[in-house]
Amino acid sequence: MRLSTKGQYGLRAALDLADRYGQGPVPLKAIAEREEISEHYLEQLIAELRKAGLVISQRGAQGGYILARAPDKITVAEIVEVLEGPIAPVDCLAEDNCKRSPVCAAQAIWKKLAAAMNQVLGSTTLADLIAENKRLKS
Amino acid sequence: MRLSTKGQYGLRAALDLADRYGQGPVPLKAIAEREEISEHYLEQLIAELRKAGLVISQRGAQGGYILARAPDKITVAEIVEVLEGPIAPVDCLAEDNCKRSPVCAAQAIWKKLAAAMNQVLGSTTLADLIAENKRLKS
DNA sequence: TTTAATCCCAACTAATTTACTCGGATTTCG
DNA sequence: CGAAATCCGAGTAAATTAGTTGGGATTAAA
Repeated sequence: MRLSTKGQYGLRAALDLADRYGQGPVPLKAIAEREEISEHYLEQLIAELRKAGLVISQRGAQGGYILARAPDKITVAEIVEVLEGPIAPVDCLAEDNCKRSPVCAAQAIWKKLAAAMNQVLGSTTLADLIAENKRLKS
Repeated sequence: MRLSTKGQYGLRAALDLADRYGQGPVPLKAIAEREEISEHYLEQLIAELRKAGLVISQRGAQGGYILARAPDKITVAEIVEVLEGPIAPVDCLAEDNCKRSPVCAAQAIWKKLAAAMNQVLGSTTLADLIAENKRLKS
């Protein structure tokens, strides 16, 4: 019941960008160093975020990455879903083709769990986390 | 962000036992057939539940498995934790040794998520799910 | 007391996923 | 032009998943 490092690293990278939103493009190398993540690996993850329209890239010298929207307009759920797929504890909810569904007493709890997870992740923005972190450190 | 089949199968087996609580031992073969799960694989899972004290076994002919407590005294969280480990979306919460912890803005959301997941799974018993399923089918 | 039903246990394995690495091509600023 | 960046596809070692295989031990019932 764990997120893979893709989701974890991806969120940290997004938060790194959120922290620097409005200050021009942030090069991958800088993110990788601050977050202590393999640069090449992070490149693949951020590419997925770019393809999903959550970050924008600027190629060439002085280039880097920028969040596609303001940090208060991007939820954690969006980041996680791009990198980990739908936020659902079991496949049979996402797939919706489980033939045991009508007799499966377990299904109800997975639905409840999925709803709770989506509520938490969908109602928290990158800006929320940056603000909370700043508050804690002060 | 998915449970493995261990957690899913394990919960289904536990629910199968819950449905027959008070009717004597239920043989593994019967559970495996009803739930369409490999008998030998399920055997390994239920062995973990037994070692954790959640089910009791009766060996020999006419033997089988019985829930160690009444279905309304066993939560889904207990079953899942035995088979999948602590209910936490990232390791750094369970391990409590992440050196980035003081600067990690991501940590807050994982804590919130873990709390929500534990709340949902910890407040639902096997009896709750059996009852809800019966209600839906009627 | 035999026999059949059951659980118990350990080892093995194929497929998939994870978490990367490697090597280069392309773009853009100064 | 040259350095700083992103872009892209392929390769890979280790771990995990989801089982399978094969036998041994226990017990109720005939």
